[in-house]
Amino acid sequence: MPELPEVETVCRSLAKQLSRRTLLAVDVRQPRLRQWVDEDQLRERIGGQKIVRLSRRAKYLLAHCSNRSVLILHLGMTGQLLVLPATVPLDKHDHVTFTLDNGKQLRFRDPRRFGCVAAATEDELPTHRLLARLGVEPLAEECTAEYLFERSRRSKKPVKNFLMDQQVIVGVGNIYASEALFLAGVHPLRAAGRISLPRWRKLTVAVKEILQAAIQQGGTTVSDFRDSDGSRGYFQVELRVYGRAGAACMTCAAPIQRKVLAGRSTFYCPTCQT
DNA sequence: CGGGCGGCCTGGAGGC
DNA sequence: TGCCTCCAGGCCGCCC
Repeated sequence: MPELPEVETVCRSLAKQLSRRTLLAVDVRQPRLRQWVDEDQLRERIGGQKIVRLSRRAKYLLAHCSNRSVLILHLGMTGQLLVLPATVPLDKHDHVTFTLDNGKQLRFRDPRRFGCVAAATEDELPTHRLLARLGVEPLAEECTAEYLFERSRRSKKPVKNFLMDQQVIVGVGNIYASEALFLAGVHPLRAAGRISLPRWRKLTVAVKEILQAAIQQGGTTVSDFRDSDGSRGYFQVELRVYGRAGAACMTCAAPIQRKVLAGRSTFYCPTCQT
């Protein structure tokens, strides 16, 4: 559920709360996340370190520390990063806690445990197993229609799955893939390799626009997204097709269709999208 | 090797 | 009310 706009929203609010804070203590209460949380390594690398900067790469949040170590965080499906007074009782899904030097705690809360928490050094980042194979950032200049056109030429997979392939383009998840395809008028089942350059131009613009708009509004609240202060996003009012199976298309009034693609619900208008 | 799919995991919804 | 099943989906690994 947290796609690029949600992660970007969390990143911006965490930047305000964590910049120049020191991580006094690390406590792993449940190491069994998507990948085993190595408590010793976390303590060794980031324990006692000051956070100097936060950044985002794909759906990963990166907290850069003064000793050139980096805390890597991923929200998975249901992950939340909360900054709370240390006196607030722990939730049963608070799996990792970081005690700050201002009486607060950064808490990684994740009921479904699809997220991950790891540590690396700045030098390791480009080749780190979690980050090495990621594709282009959709909002970067290098993400062009020409790039997607070239990358897709031999692909027979549905364009919706292609858009969600993190090795091609990052940050586009199930919700925004459906939304971008609707905006561009492209049918989700169309083979990626059979989309012309002009249509890739439309689609590239649509992807960038939908992500920008969602960031501007603080992320969507479909499912259980929360900002670091616990607030919800407000993007849900803007969703044109996602979750609207059977409802009237906002453009042509035809009923929105739902189809499962690669195990994921996909929503589209059968007449507006070709 | 591209691509599809199951498994991970829990909570909430809906059926009976 | 309570039990059951289904669904949500990012990512990895397995398999064809």
